[in-house]
Amino acid sequence: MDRVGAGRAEDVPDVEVVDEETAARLAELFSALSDSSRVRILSVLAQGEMHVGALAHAVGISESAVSHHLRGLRQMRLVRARKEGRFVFYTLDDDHIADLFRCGLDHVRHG
Amino acid sequence: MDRVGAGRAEDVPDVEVVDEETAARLAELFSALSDSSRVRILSVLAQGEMHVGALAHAVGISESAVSHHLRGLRQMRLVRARKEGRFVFYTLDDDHIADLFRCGLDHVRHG
DNA sequence: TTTATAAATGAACATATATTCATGTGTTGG
DNA sequence: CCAACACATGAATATATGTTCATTTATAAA
Repeated sequence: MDRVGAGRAEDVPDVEVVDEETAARLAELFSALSDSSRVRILSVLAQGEMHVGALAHAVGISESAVSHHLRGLRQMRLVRARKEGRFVFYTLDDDHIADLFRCGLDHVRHG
Repeated sequence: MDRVGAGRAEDVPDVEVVDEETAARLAELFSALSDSSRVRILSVLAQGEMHVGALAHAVGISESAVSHHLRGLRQMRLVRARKEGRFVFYTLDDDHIADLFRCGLDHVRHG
């Protein structure tokens, strides 16, 4: 956290702000969850691994679109790929992701 | 949740997917947290209420930019405004927001 | 009433992002 | 080997989004 002083007046208190880099990484993380197709992809993967074609069918978008999304999710280490024959199965990279997902879901449903 | 059957083969299992509307609202919620300026604004507000000018100074962007961001955050009911004289103080709308924030922060720091 | 300050708003621009389409790569089965 | 399939990738396009600048409204002070 950065300590940001005002240097102006007492009505502007010093406050802890997450530093730019952390903020950027947090924003990136949330950004990965900021698309309804990706939300749906992750909601499916929260139940277990699934290959790309099946994901496309479950979510209702093209395999190409799914593949593009998975690329981003892979780079953010939110999902992991496992190759089996000509299929590629995807899983949530760790349970923490599902937690974050559920946390948001709670807020949307109640709250 | 919608139940999506394959109608194609046994390698495409039926799976629960969050419905489009819920997915869209979840995506919107995460979208509100998908910008580093907004992340920093919320990280400040997690410590208590603050007026727009002070937020601008703490986060390091213009008051106009802050105001635009707050507009969005208000509409999503993530923050609440309280007018006092010519100042407008903002607060996180409920503690749930801070939880979600912390949840992401954990994932960024460890994970 | 004037002047200055705090914030909100709208327009404009620049950048980011999601989807589609075409194509490429690797794998399986005939 | 060849054809079909599963997936990845790149280019292109359409749309969304963040910031800046100019303007407007509201409040306080002089």
